[in-house]
Amino acid sequence: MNEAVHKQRRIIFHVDMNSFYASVEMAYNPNLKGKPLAIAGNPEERKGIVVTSSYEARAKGVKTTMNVWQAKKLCPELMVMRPNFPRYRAASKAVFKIFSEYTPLVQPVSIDEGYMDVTEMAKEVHAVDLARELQQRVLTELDLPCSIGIAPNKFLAKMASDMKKPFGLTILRKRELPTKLWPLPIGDMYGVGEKTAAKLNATGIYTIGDLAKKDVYHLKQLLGINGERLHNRANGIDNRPVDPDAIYDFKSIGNSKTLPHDTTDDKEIYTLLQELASKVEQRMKRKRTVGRSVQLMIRYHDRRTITRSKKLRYYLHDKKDILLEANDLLQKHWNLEPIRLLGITVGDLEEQQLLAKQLDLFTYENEAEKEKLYEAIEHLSSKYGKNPFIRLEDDVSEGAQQPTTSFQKDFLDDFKS
DNA sequence: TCTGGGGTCCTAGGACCC
DNA sequence: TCTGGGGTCCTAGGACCC
Repeated sequence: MNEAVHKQRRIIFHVDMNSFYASVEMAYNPNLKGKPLAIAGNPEERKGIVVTSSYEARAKGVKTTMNVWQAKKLCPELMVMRPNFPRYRAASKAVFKIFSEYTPLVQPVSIDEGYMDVTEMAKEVHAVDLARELQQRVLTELDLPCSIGIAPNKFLAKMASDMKKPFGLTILRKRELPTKLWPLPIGDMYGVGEKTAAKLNATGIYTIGDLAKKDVYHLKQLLGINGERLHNRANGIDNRPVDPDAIYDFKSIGNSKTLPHDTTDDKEIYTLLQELASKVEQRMKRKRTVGRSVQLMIRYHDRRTITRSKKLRYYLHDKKDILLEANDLLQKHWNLEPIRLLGITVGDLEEQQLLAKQLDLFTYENEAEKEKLYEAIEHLSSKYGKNPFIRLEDDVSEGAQQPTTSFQKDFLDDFKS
């Protein structure tokens, strides 16, 4: 009667690279192995916080988000390196390439972790043997350690991979929940942060088991829809599929930067804004995407943070436009107090590919014509309340040479005239 | 002389429409 | 002559994760 009843049990892996950035540095320079190492930003620029540290450093109490000077106090022999993101991205790519040799059902969730659905494969090979093989290959081929959690769903696999580190392999079966999962403090549960933990503690919930046994009604009252979700997860229920395409569905692209010192200087602020707009443009170009909303984030000297956004009538990707809209938000909303950080995020993204097809209809020969085109777009946007760059479902057919909708015909006529 | 930077999802109120 | 109930969009902010 119920599809879920007949659905076969899944076997999900969660792979977690152990202290990834530090491990990558050690793979590049084996002299670093066995030493307390921290990857951190530049303290001169007020970004001196630990992003990752090696297990040797952790043993001395060094933790992520700790200040470099705090970390050094705990561990004077600590070696500190700046992050090298291109290096980490390359290593990450290599890791996921190995996984994808086994199944296409690989979902990277961040640079250093991902899920695999190995249900099909596990009919031929024992899942544990497979996990060991993956672990061993990543170690011998890339010199990187990882932990793997094996479970019937994503949540349990994630919790399992956390249970043994580094180089751990943990199986978490449904029937083992009472002994392996439920005794853990509620704050250790994925999806429960500081605030939620405090709320739950206040109602007498201290362990994941306490949460699992609490009635859903009260949890919903306390945490909204999240209460129900957490209750399900604590009871081992999580139907989210492993989605290899999830990584391609960007919702937003943003860049932010903390200034070397708080400032009220217009010039300095505008320079940073330009820098951010340019970075956002670059990243949007690489992803071949355009966006329809712009958000400005201002963090003041006392760390109070505001975000202000606007939905646009047109799609943008150009540095010029991003800067224009962000600056507009800044002028409207900055209260003139000293600024610590600025951020620009472009949201409501669409693939440029589909939009480009229509842009091809409206080619221009020179800058003057381009200006005219943009004017026409602006004009028509207000006239029709929608944007010519918008994806028109009936126009994605191959080789559409002519405008196919009345809207596009109008647009073209207006432009020519 | 604390607390970076990249994201996602959810909530809540007001506007507006039917 | 006073006002239901549902839905969507927009904006701002909060919580969480790596």
